[in-house]
Amino acid sequence: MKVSKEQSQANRQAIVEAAARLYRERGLEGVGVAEIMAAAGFTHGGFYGHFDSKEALAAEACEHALKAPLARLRGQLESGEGARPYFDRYLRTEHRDAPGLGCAMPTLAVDAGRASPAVSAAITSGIAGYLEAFATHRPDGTVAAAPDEADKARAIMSLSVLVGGMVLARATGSAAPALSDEIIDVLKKALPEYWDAS
Amino acid sequence: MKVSKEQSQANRQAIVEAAARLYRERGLEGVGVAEIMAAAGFTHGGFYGHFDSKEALAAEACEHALKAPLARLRGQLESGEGARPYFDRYLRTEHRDAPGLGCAMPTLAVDAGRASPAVSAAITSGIAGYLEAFATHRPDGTVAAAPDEADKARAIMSLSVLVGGMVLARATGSAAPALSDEIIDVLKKALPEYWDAS
DNA sequence: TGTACATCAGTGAACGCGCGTTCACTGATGTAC
DNA sequence: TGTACATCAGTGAACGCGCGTTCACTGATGTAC
Repeated sequence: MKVSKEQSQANRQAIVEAAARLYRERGLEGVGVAEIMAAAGFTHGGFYGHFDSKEALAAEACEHALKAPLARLRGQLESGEGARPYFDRYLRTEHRDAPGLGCAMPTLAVDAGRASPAVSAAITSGIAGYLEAFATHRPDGTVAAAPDEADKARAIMSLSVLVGGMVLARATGSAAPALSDEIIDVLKKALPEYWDAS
Repeated sequence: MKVSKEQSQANRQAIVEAAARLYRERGLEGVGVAEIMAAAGFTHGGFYGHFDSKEALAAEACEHALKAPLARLRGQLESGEGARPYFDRYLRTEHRDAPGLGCAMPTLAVDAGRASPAVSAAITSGIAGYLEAFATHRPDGTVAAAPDEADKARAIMSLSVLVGGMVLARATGSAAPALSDEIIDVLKKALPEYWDAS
């Protein structure tokens, strides 16, 4: 059952994308190779034709899960829309309820400290990218090539709120849905206010 | 090798405490029953004399890991010291580097959404407790029996910053230690400023 | 262009291994007399 | 109070099971002539 080279590359990409989704839903340790392959439409045996190990896929999947959303944020900031539309899209119950399609940081950042150096580096690079994007684009719309202390503080505070808020909203989602909704709603108002005031 | 009833109760407590430490270090899925028992000084076979299942211990360990620190925060707030000493103690590199002895939320909150209802309930209850403690004790030292919108927003923002900041600092700790230190240092200044201003 | 053959992407059974859990056993504790 | 016995906390071997990984095999692809 050989397939064409282009098809094989597309299959490989499908595996990475399935892994990126499942890892965001259940964490790096909560998903097995067989399940990832099945989600991509294959049997588990072919896995090692594409990747050296589960760790190698994990690193690539983390990179994939962080890269595209970061590029979107950058594009949005550079087009002058500012950070507020990003905050609004982030702090939604739909985002909370679909971790597989959303930001990788609230699920994968906790795994980063315990994972392989390659995984850790991929996630760290994503975090650094987000901080840099927020720090260089001020609330007034100007671009700070060299962010000052206040720019950095604003960026770190805001990213912490996004990630921490999503972690808390997801943690309370099943046992206290009203509290979870409140966390999302309150931050949706309070974070932009902080962003503009700082 | 029977032991006295008091000793058995103490042994049980030692297992809960070892589990609470290991779970905070490596997450609920990263630690096995045998390792917890060994850390408490026992062999794995005796585990089921104390607990119905691994899940049952996990719920108790999560409760244990969240209860004592929350009680300390409450005591501190009620004695009139305010939240700032708590922020200062939280936002330290020592706390980042010793997750087993620190706050459970940055490690266990992510697991809460995927764990059993009992675990989820324990963690949710801890989060609700922290939010309530912060919301009822205003920056000016007064106590708000019925927190208003601003009180709730301040509490949710601040807990999100603590949890999110610690998650980001730990995630970047090994691959970008300078960035990790910067996250801690910046938040140590910026969070109290936000707290007092809001 | 057509044919014969080598390549190799994907299959599915099989492998060690570690996990959560069970269980017969041990021997100190606690109790009945 | 002292003794004989029942209890039961902890031990360590054993159990299924699922995991990451390997491998012989299949058959469509791609290539040599």
